[in-house]
Amino acid sequence: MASIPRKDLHEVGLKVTTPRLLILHILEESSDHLRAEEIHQTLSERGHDVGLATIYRVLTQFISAGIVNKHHFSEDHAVFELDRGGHHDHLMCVKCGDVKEFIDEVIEDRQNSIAARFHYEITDHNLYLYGICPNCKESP
Amino acid sequence: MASIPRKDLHEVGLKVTTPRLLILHILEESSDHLRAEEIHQTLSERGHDVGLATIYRVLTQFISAGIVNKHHFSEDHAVFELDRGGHHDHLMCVKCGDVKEFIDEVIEDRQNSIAARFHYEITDHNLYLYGICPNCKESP
DNA sequence: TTGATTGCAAAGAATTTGCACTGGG
DNA sequence: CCCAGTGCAAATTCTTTGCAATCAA
Repeated sequence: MASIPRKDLHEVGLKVTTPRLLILHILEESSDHLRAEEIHQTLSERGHDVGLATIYRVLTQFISAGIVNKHHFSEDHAVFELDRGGHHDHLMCVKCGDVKEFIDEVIEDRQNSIAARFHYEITDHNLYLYGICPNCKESP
Repeated sequence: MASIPRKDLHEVGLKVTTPRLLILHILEESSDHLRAEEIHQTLSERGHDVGLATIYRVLTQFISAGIVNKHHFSEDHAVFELDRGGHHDHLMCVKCGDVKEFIDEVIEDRQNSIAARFHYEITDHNLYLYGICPNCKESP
């Protein structure tokens, strides 16, 4: 489980620019799933005025390059996370927004056999579990 | 596998109005997952001009009443289906949009044990499998 | 140099909301 | 009769695009 060395921008075929480095850095230092707007705001607070449109464009490029993943936990906005190598699914608290990541081989296997049963070739999948975390159970 | 008797609007505490009956009827006769816009268009074609806003409002009420479910297969729009009783997950073709429904007890169980491991109380979950259906594999 | 990249503002698309009118019970 | 329900158009929210200016290689 060594931490995956950060692929740098050259490697993935992207010209190294300030906005790209800044956005990549924010993703690297955060363990959270960030919204485009949050990245924009964090950069602003640090005095880096990167246009929101650029953030969306760069994130899209990062996804194409395979270094970032996009999720839709909530239905009204997407969140982004650095792809640190391991696939995982998500369990999140509907009250406080806390997110846990997990991977379950049994589930992965079943998914494949279901796809096989329908003669589908799986390209991707999303498993989102929504619930109430232990903290929120106590303080409603 | 008897078809679940349609809950009528009275039962769920909604006043019986023409738009509601029309929308419910479209959902009942379709085995597909429909977009608000599709329902709107189908009604128009049949000479029933129900406002799109009304369709959204009514669908939201149906969801609250528990007779309709909403999904986000694609990231840019929601789809709706009548709740015919049985929970199920979805497998869909990224090329032609075909959707298969399935239920897997093993996966359901694993989900619960994962939630338990994190001391979460599950409220909901979504499992979407994306792939290429047998038809689309042949004709690319 | 020079095409790729940005910023800004305007455009889009799905969904929601404000408000006067209408219809079900 | 009377308020919930509806239609329409305007408003919202997230995201994308057009275009001139700017920057990395």
